[in-house]
Amino acid sequence: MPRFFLTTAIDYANGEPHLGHALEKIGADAIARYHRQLGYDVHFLIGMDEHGQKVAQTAEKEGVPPQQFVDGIATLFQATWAQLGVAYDQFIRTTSAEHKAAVARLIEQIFAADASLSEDKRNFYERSYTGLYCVGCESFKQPSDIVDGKCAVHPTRTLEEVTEHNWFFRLSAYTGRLKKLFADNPSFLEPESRRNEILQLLEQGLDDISASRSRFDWGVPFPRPLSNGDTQTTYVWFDALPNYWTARFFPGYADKAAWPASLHVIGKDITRFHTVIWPAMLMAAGEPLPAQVWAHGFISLGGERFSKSAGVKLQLSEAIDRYGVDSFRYYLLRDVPFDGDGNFSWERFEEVYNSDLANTLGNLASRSIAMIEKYRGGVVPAAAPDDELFAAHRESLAQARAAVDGDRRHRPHEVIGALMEVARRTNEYIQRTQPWALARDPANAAQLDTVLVTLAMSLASCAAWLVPVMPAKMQALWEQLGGAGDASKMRLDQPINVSGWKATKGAPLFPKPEAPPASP
RNA sequence: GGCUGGGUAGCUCAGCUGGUGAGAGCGCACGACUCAUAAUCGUGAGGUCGAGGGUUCGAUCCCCUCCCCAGCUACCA
Repeated sequence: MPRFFLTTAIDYANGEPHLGHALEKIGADAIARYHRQLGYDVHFLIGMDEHGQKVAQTAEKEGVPPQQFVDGIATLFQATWAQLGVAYDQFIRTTSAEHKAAVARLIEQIFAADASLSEDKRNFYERSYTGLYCVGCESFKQPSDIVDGKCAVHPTRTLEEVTEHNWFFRLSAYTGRLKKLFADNPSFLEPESRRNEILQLLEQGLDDISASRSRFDWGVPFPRPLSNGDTQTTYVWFDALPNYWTARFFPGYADKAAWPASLHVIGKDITRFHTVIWPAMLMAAGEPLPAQVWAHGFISLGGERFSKSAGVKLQLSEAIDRYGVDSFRYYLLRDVPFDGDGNFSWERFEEVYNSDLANTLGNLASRSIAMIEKYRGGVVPAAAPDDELFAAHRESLAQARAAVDGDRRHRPHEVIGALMEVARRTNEYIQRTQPWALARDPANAAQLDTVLVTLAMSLASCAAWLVPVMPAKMQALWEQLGGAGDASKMRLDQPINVSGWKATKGAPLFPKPEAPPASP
């Protein structure tokens, strides 16, 4: 069984989970579920990035020790993932003892490789960095952040020239190897638009990056002291990024999280870290690279860019309560292309819910099962389905398959699009064959059998193919059709035989609300 | 400023290396049907394919200029 080890970015433990976090995790969750149903041995890793100066500061503001603070945030995130049906296999936290030990191990591995290199080639070296430091921000400022010689955020303060002595990582030495990586393996970074940006960056050449910091201590102690004897704190690159690699050092995960990963799902804002710094680190350590990095887009809210400064205007719980978790998952996955950006609005949510879920799919299930009950006592006839319709269905399902692990892979929105085609085509088929008319004359029994089995099979396909998107709702559909066991256990690359199933019409899958909820 | 990708029906978008009448879904209007969650099915509306030039027998798709939008332009993560 082929392995599929996918990861998401670990979320920074500096605030509550919001819509942006949800989009990434739900998308990755769907990708994981689709691969499980195509026979992959899936390991799905997510987690939290819990170190760093900001976390320490926020904890201090709240008046609690940093560990206690991040424990609370982690609980909050995990509760959210449970609520959203994000079925991860492993949840990693960078404050775990196992992670911290493994980070030190990775760094030592690079030092070990350095031992055989001449001094000017070594990956890690000490260097003094001089920059303009804003006391107000407690951080160094880049030229782009400086207005009239002052920090843009604290224009009344004077920037201080501060020198810091750190461990540095010789990222610049990897420019050529990274260019070769992108040239030899174009699918290493997708979608293509993101790859272009990184290629441009590589053309400019890379600067070395700092690997340790002296100004905060909430993190992993850098395993080797500086020549002056000081021990510094491992900087974010070498603490957060390695989580994908350190996951296998947790008890019970040695095989499941075996390196390398198949896919890193990340947001487009951190593409550079995952496709330049991270591969270079792995090269330095002599480790294999992940097979692929996928940089998804962002979701805006009411046309505005989602950001902390604008405030979390949408409570995830509110979005879930309106139409249920499954509908929320469907809306996000269907309306935000995973290779681009999207926008959240209640108007749009309602449109999609009514049109796709209630009218097209929900009503198709409702009318089909009602007819199977009415005309055949609920038993799906043992007949062959309509050839022509299924030839068309097979084309749609081939497109869906391609959007999972073919040339359109990692695009759940295209899987959904293909399945809605199946549902629409089936509604059209009902209109064309008019089973209610066939039922009036017993001479048409065979023809009616064909129609009814065709409907049941079409719906079974919808259930099996959409259960990764809507786990509970599609299981309910599966059960109404009379399917045994879990729809999520069905292989997507194998036909479903529905003959003899006992269908029972239950409550509407996607009821329309009495009155449309008011829009903000 | 530089680089990249875009600007196609009210909305969201398809349109491969240029060629019969420019498409889909949603929304809208009208019609049909009754199995169904007043759902479904059919038909239609006729959009200067961002603006202006150019190449060509012929361009939404090629070239030039301009306008507008988004992203990237590295140590907050």
